[in-house]
Amino acid sequence: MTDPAASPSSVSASGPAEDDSSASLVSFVVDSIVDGVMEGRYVPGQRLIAADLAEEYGVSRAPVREALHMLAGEGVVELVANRGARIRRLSLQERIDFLEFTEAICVLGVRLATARLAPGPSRDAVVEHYAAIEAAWHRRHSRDFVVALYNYHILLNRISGNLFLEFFYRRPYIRFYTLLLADLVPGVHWEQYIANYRLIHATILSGDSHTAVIHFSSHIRWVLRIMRSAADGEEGAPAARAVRGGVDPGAEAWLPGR
Amino acid sequence: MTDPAASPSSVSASGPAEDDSSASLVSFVVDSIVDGVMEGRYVPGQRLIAADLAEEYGVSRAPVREALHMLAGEGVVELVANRGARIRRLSLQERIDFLEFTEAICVLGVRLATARLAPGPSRDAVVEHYAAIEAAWHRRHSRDFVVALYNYHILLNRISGNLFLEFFYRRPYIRFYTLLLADLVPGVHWEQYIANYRLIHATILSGDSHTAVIHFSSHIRWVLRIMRSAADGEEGAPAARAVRGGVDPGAEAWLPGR
DNA sequence: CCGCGGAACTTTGCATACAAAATCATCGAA
DNA sequence: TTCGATGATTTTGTATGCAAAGTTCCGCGG
Repeated sequence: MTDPAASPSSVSASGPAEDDSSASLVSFVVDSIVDGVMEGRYVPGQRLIAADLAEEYGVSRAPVREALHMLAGEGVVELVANRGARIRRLSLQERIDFLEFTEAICVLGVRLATARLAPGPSRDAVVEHYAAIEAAWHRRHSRDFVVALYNYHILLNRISGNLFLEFFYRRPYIRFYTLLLADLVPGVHWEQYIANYRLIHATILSGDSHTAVIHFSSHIRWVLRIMRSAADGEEGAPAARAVRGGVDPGAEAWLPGR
Repeated sequence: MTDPAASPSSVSASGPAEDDSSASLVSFVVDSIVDGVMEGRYVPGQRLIAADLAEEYGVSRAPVREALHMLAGEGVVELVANRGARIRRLSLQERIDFLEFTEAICVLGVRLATARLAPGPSRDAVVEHYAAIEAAWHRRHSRDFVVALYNYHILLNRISGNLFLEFFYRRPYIRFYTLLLADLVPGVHWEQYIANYRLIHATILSGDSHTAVIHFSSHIRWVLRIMRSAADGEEGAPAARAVRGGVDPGAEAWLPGR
């Protein structure tokens, strides 16, 4: 509550390890990989070879392996015995289910935050973060828009006062999966999308937590309907644009590298 | 959906690595530590020394360190640079917030599962798992009762059909934190507790998802009220029985080992 | 043309070694 | 006694080595 929020930008692709030598190499590698995933340098399904990462980051394989295990525990990376690590890949259904899941989480955040929101720095931060969403809306096909939405909800979750809610929503795999959702919404009507959020935001500011929850819920369910119908259309096909990078050729199998 | 559920017991404290030599040592160590945590052999705040674990499990430090990092990514273990690993400790407030958080999750599971529940093996499994809760109720101060409740909800989450919900609810740290909740409920009226669950279960079987959610929600909020008033009573004191093991002396600080 | 060995190469998993950092124990001064 | 410094010991963090498992590639028979 003392620190309402960092400014509404979150990208932090820092350099090597030159400046901050206090943190361990493991966390440096973890951060680098997470950044790489968030920036799209690593795409779902991509194989991560310990020796290559070690060379790239100028460390030995030991901290790289530890970082990969940490990310595997996080759910960002998939680890198979004797076959190493890959960026975790979510099926179309899993992504839709993830949205349904986060609806439940964010509803809690919206409800608690709305009820607690008093005039003051927190409220200013909400306004500011919402402005960032509107600003990013013109670049709504870049990940800036998703990031702005994410930051808005992170702020609400923080304001909610539920420690676990914020802890959970900050985790790298949540950011990662949230980003993946962006690949699923080619069919949405964007004017409607931002109009929904405008309404949600206004209701949050009004302090009516019950109505805010209703608006937020119906927004998410609207998106879910669109996604589900799109998914039915594609059936088992690989998830739309997710194939772009040349990896992620669908299917559950652990296909050979490269 | 093909595999309704394993039988309603979940303890699996397996032996060394004698029999199954295909899985990696890392996963063996991870499983061993998780089992140890679930059995109470490792208590929150306890320091985990890599060399000791290595010797105990008959492996070198490398896989132990990787396992610790994986568990840190999971959220079961806390890792501090140059100071190693400890079993994660949740403050009283964090535990209460965790229950509020899981309410949101389980409400989703209850809603979806109830709506989908048709006569057949799934329904039989629900009945069976509920019977396990009733059976464990007589040992309601042991962890068997918590385990039975957990298994019941895991089953609902599986039946829900939401892939992410089940994935999430299976994670070790969820099991661990759920277990920690047991330390918080000395004030509950147990007759009421089981009566609530009896009602919830009956409503789930009836197929009325709306009412099932309402019953489940009010049950959790009832528990939350009790916990919050107990927490207000204790104020900043260490969490009731959690001190038992001689570790967890409250406070946020990273106190020296042993 | 396609599938099928099998050798050469790559990559993983684990063990060990060693320096840096933290912890602990001892001792002396306030 | 309590506090703080100081050296011994423990523990961590990282690098490196090597065997086993996996992957790739190439040539052969169908």
